[in-house]
Amino acid sequence: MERNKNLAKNYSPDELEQKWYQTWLDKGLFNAEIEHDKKAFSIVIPPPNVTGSLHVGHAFDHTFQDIMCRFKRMQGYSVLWLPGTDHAGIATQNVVEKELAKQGITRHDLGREKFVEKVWEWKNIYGNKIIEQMKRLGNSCDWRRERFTFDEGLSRAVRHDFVQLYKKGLIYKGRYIVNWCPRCQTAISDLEVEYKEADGKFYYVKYLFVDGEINGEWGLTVATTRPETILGDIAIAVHPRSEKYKHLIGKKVRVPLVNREIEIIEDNMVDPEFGTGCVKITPAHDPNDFLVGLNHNLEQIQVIDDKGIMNENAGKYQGMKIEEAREAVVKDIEQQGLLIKVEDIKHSVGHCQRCGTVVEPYLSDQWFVKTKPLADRGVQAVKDGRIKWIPEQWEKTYFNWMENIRDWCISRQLWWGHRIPAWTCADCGHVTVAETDPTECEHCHSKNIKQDEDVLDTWFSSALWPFSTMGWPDETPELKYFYPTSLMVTGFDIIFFWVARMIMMGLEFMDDVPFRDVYIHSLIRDEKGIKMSKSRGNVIDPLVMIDKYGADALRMGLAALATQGRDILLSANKIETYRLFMNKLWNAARFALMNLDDKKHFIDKNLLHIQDKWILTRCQEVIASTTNFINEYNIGEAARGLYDFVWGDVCDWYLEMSKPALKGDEGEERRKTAAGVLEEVFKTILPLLHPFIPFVTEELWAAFGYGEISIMQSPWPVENKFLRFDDEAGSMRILQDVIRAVRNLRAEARVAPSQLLNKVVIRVDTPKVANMLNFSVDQISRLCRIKGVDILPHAAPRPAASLSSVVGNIEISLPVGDILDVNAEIVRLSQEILKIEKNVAASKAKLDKPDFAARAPKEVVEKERARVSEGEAQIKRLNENLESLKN
RNA sequence: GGGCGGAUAGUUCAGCGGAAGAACACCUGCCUUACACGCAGGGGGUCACAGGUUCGAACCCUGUUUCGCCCACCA
Repeated sequence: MERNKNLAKNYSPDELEQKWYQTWLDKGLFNAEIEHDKKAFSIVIPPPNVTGSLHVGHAFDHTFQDIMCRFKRMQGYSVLWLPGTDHAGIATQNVVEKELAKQGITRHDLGREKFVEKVWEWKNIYGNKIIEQMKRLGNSCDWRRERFTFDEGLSRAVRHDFVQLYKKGLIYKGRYIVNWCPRCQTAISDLEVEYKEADGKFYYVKYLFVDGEINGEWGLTVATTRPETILGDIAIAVHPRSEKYKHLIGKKVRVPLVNREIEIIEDNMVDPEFGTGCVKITPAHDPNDFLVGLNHNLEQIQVIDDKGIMNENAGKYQGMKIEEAREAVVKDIEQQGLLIKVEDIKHSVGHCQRCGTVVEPYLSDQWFVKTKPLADRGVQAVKDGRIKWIPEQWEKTYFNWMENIRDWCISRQLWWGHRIPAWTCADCGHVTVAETDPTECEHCHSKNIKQDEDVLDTWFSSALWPFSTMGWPDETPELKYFYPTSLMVTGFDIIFFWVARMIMMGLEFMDDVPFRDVYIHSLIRDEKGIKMSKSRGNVIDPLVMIDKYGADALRMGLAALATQGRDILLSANKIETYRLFMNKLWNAARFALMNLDDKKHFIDKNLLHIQDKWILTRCQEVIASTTNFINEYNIGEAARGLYDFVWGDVCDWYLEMSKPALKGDEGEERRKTAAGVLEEVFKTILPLLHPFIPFVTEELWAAFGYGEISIMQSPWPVENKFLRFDDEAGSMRILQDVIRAVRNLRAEARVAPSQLLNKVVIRVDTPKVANMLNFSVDQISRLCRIKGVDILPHAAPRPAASLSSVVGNIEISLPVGDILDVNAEIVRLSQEILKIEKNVAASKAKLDKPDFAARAPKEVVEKERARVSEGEAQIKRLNENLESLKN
């Protein structure tokens, strides 16, 4: 066995991370194989958009998944982590268009085919960049199976899916009001609209009655925020039971400016309390009005075109932008004396998620998915427990959306994406929808057919990701073995966009859920809690972090910060903490290696000292808790627990206490056994840490001489009850308390740390503890810098002129002669006495309450009693201390 | 208008029924042969407010205040 005893003094991640990743790849350790004697564990990665590079939110997401994958792999599962990227239709098209704009070119200059080629070029550059970033992070993905939502296989899946849904009547085409982005020149789905509060104006406009005065009124007043759409008004609606307007139903009014005569109709959609209680109906430019229009069979007059410009139906306003037209219309109405008043209001205005432009309700031919039947099954699957949400609270959000779901507009007037597989016949008008490109109309066999120009919403292909990536629609062995996937890890921002739709499509096409568990993590924000974005310049680039601190430090930091529920506020500072941890671990290992022989060490149980038994016990406890935490997806607790264990227990206590034995001060046999324990400790913590910090653990694993098999392939530690010594572990805690108390006494009494104290007297009342402390006298003197320690029975007299401190039933006394600043100590003691008196009084009051003794559990009452007696003893002792000092 | 989450040390956050924790920051000392990327010790909190349940509440319930997020057709 070769131990590497020449580790560098300081840990540096650079070369070792590169080296090990390449080794893992070369050995094919990430490859997922179908092994029927093993249980399968699978995750499909949420495919990042190929718009740019990964941000730290991805790093977090991926770290989580990688921890789960490495954990399960070590536990003996056959693990598939399937990587890939998303073509991200509108987003990618926009970034490429922006690039072109820098050269003064639009996509129209290039034409569809050339433009799509350009986007592919972009994809090849950035897609690869993203994959490289994932590798730097240490993602243990099976790269042989990398997929792209727009690759050949997935495109076939999309077509198959579309055709099946169409045949089932779940996809339809129709002329509806959709959200239209005048800048992107495409329809977008409801989810892609972001509403923001904005200042607006409420214009009260009078529509005159055609037949003159009615009940003393010459017209009725309608309130609108969008006066330019008056030009497309086709009716006025009032509530059917409105007292105020009932008598007007059926009467006619004249639309201002255009003088069209329109009817006053009744509709339940009108809220009689809002505005003036009546609504102008513009079916072509408002989604509500559109529905009212359908119910009443009204004409749809479009006055605004797809670029947000007034069209030929707008008369003299033709050619104006919406805002210009609004101003002009208001001015003209005012001139005609029909503008009653203008009010300032706040209302929410929809903006395009991708470019921020105000979206217009726009009437056009679009394709839709009828989502209701799909959503019903999706709801059921969660109610049945076939899918578990973690944290559970998201279930509610999911139900709420699914139960109120509206049809999904899936067509986009873009060039980058899956073209809709529908061909319209110029002769008979029939639409042929087919998986393979048809050559003729399936109805009249005319060759005069033309494919729909539109492409599909990018989420349409993402929805199939869990199975399309495994070869669907073919029945592949992968699907059989790895589907449903075990876990989906993603942020709450795409629950509707993606998670819900995967569930719907998975149930529809695979007749099974796409994943068993869905873990929704918090979003990473900057240190001020603001969402990171390029435009704000507050993004933390994972690559920069990795360059600076190493991938392991970044991963450990992200893992440790992971808590359910809250946003994660990240700063470089926080990652630095974990960079220090890497160095600590590194040096602890370096120390261990300096003390290990070049052969496996065995533990002689008869030679174990208290600290050895304690650390071995702690190892078993940490194995259990870490395993449980990861199983519950609580990687934050798992990471923090390991951090504390390694730094606090192993380094601060165990390594310090094992030094004499390792030096050989306690004899050769003791040395060997202490080395054995040390080896056992590292054999435990390195694998436990591996999912979190794969690189450094692999490097150290090799340095310890275990490199024949990768730490990735080493089994996940399991509790060994033969290495548990609960009794001694308890004693060790007492010993720690004693040592801390002595150190504390020294420091409080201003004894210089360099000063070697002559003697400390420890009085104990149980022989067992006395025995234990006697055994550890050398440790105590070494760790507290004292020449000698006397362990005496409690009955022995307290040394004269000494300060003392108490831990449980142990009293520790320090000769007063060594104290430097007597006055300071007197003040401190007086304050402490007051504090303890207060606590004792509180405990006594508690005990005096009759209910407490009667109802509280025995051990709680006992504890309270002990507090009182201990407190009283302490006060007595401190008073003695005071006296000692004053003399 | 509905729904969700947060309010704990100077800061960022754990804890979620039995006497308040960590990391940074701060103060006192230490280069003690793994680590100064470190060690030892310390100060610092009416756990937002008000009620209630309980022998006992940071934790459970009810309000209030406040910050943030999501959903919804406020014409």
